[in-house]
Amino acid sequence: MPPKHWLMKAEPDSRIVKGKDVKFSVDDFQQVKTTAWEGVRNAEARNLMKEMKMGDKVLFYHSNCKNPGIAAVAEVTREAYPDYTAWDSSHPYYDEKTDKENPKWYMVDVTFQTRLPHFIPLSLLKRTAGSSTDAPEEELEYIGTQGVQAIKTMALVTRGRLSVQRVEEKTYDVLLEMGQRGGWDEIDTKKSKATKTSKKVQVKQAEETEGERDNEGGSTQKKQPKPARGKKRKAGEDRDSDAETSRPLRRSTRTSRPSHVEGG
DNA sequence: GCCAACGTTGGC
DNA sequence: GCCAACGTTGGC
Repeated sequence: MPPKHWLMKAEPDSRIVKGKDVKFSVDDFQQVKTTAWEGVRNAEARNLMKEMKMGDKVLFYHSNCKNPGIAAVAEVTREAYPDYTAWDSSHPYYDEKTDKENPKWYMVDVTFQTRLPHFIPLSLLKRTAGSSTDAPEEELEYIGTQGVQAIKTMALVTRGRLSVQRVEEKTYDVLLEMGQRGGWDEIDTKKSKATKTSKKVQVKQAEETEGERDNEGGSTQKKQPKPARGKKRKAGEDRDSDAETSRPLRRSTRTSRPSHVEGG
């Protein structure tokens, strides 16, 4: 079966939970390469992780930050297994109601693949999804009406709080193309539109600066990995039993879920 | 199993 | 920092 597609959220900005920073930005991810997506404490998000298979594609999203959006592409490299952080009382995502004999929370390992040359801001997706027609804005002409329709169905815009979401293949393809081609002026996704210079110039400018701005999500630092809430994150220190994967501290839970909930 | 109170997510 | 949306808890 063909790979499925997903979107997973991490927090690129520092946030201390139980004394540990749960930050995990795209820079952190790129550095550690593979991370266990721990800390998801929402049943629906967990159930989705249990459906993930090796090789499935993952869009890495920056949440709870100044410029939320899609920053990179990753791949599932280990299928669901118990999230040990749930029973580690010192961990930010400890869940006293769980135990090893009967794991409640699961995680997958995800491996960084590539950054999107053009960070895709949530503001752009929302603006596109909010359009009353299916005609893309000029800068996004290349996605066509189908592209607009695909974006309109995204869980990211229809139900913001889910930290792990399924992404339709068509939507995934559209997002990858956007990440590849860009064409929008970042500035105008957040503020009013900048004067537009010829489109070519704009594109060019975007390309020139985008490298730096893409990180805006907040990842300016590059050292420790921590995930955002709800996302994943973790820190590699805690354990090395698994040695092959370094883990940042990821996850948080916010997006994922409160610490002990399960819903879903 | 309903639902009100409460807590969290996460954009702005 | 605010607060809307929405998920969870827990009484009944």
